[in-house]
Amino acid sequence: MDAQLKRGVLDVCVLAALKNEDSYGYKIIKDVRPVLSLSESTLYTILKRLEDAKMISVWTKEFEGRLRKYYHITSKGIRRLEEFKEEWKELNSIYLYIVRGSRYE
Amino acid sequence: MDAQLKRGVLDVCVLAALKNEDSYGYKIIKDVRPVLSLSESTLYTILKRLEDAKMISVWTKEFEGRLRKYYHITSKGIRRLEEFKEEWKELNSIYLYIVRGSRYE
DNA sequence: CGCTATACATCATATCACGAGGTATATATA
DNA sequence: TATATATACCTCGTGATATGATGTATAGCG
Repeated sequence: MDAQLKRGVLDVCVLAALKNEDSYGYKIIKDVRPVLSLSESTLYTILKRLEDAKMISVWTKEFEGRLRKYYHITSKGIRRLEEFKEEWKELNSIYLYIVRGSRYE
Repeated sequence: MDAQLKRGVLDVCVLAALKNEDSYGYKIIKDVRPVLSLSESTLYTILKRLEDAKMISVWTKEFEGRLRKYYHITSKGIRRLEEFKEEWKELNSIYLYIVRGSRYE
């Protein structure tokens, strides 16, 4: 898939992966990958960005001797998902413009 | 509209604007703007990029004393538009993932 | 002991949208 | 006449960002 096209949906995909339950980096990657490929470095960059934007919050838990960082979607994150649905409508009209050509076909 | 989401469609929108007839910078902006806002600097950057990628070709014509650069979509550009239609299908399944949440809702 | 999976993180690089700024001409307006 | 606006092109610096490469550390398996 085109790299540029991915940019707009990557963040939202990660938020979507947290919609139903808290999760951690390694698991998020596995969940999202069947839908959209992403590398580890990308995922952790996104998680950092979403945390800075307060769309997710973090809590740490020890699991089998290792620390695991669990991510939780905040109300702001939920709002972002709602926003995306609106943007999708816009995207659809752009798509129509693209397939139809600039004017009458 | 989200800046990242735009990235994937901007190039394709410009190609779409050239689908039916050759056009020039100033006119392309006016044609595309009702669908998707873009600045002049962005447009000329895109035109340069598409030209480098041989998706469009350029010819110059004098018009009312001034030079105008007309852009023509190449077969490679047409192919890019077709490709985009395929990518759109992928995008749709990503959208479904996002609105449904990671698993059963 | 070596390998793989799990789990996290950082850095350098390349790509890119955009605002700010620049050049120049034609036409409308004050 | 002066000035503003529309047309038409272009460049540069900046900030955002996806990704590969790389590093650290533990658990479990053969």
